[in-house]
Amino acid sequence: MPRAIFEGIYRDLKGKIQEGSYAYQEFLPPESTLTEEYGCSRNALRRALSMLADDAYVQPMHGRGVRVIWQRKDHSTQGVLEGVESFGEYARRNGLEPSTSVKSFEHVVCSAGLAHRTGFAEGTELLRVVRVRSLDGVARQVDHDYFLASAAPGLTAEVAEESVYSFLEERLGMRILTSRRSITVQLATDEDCSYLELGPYNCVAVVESQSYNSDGVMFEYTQVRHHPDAFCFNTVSRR
Amino acid sequence: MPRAIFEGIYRDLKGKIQEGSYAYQEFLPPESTLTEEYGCSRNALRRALSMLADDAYVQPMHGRGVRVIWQRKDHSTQGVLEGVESFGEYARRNGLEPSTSVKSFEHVVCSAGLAHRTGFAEGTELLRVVRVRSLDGVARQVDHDYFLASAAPGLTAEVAEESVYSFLEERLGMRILTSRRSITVQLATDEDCSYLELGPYNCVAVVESQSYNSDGVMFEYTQVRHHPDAFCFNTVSRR
DNA sequence: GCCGATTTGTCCGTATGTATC
DNA sequence: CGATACATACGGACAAATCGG
Repeated sequence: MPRAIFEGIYRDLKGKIQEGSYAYQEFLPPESTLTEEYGCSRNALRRALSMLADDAYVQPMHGRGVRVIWQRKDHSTQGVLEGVESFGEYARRNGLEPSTSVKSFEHVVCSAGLAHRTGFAEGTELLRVVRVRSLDGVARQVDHDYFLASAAPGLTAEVAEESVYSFLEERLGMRILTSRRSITVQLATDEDCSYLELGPYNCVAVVESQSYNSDGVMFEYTQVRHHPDAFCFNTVSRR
Repeated sequence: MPRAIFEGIYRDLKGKIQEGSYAYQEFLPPESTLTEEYGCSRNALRRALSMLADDAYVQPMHGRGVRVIWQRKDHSTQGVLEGVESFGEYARRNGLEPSTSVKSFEHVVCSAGLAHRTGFAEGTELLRVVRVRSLDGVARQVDHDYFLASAAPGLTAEVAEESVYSFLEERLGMRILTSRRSITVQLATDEDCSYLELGPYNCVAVVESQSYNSDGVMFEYTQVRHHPDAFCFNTVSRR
């Protein structure tokens, strides 16, 4: 486990905040003290603090100190999307049993309209996959995935039934590093209604995302249509 | 304008990418070249690059180079929420005429239920404001704001009719630095329907946010209920 | 109001590690 | 293997904001 120093400090401080060693609204010890405690350089420590600030765990104040702004029960942490996370990882984190049903699996060539929607270049060979994903047997979302065919050799419907991400990462050694997302609300289509038990809702939450692998190549465009009851997206903004 | 070196480089590079000096999928010059061009240290340059990576403008690749992954017409930039942005800033950026109608303005004391929902401490004095916000005369969203009364002295219904943020920032010298958000989809309430012309939709996009000022004090909890047609939230994830 | 101590913010130069070519 | 390029880490310096006497 080759872990960077700043990452170790980051995790340690994060844990201490979560367990209450540093309480909500309290100030962390000054940088000078922490660098001594961790026996590291100021740069390494400051990088860890900066990551905690990105997570909205702390807020540094010029000339004053670093205040903890994380609080437990920050709304329940269940049923929440975070960062770049696959469906399976999400299920595991919430203690639910995931299952997937592949509804469609085909090769397509990227049309002009599709190019505009997805960001793939026109004429590119793509793999189109439609899947319904359930947790504990209840259908929660419909995935419409487009994979760059050249980047996913050996991807089959059987694989898609399991986890595409673990296939890409473990089999092909690909890493997903960056993902651009947009969230909208749309009227449910007949297809949505046939797959999801929408109950009183006539809308779904739609997350479109473009994902880039470690080569800086966009290899996936996904539109995920979520059941409103099974959708909560958390994020932090700073300026 | 006291601007940090890394920020100047960040803006310069960002502009060059947007105007096409560095094209999509192209590699930036290596760090060594860029530090020479900008006459700065490697640290300053790397910080700028790191910010561009956070914006999904570039993707650094170990041992290879830094590739541009931003592309123009990354879906239209209209009608899009970004970062910590007020309604007025958003309207101006999209060339629309904002207007606001205050529906309610009252002092309340934070109850146990409200404390759990908002994250304010029970018993805190709050200012509750309900506003309907329109663009070019069309109602787009209903805001339910709770402000920490002690942090917003002099806030009146008349001020709320204009911009609360510019009041807080310009009058009180407060800065909003960090904001935690969650996005969900909920059934429209009778109130939603009475304010927004929802048409075929029976749902709204709900953005809840907790905002912290420069003192690290949570001074605002907001629940904004958006018309589905007027809602698009963009974000970037990395891991 | 001033001054000095404390604390965070920015910046630099350098060294070493590691992945890619 | 060597050259290139990004990643991590250290130590030192000065600036800027805050606070207390």
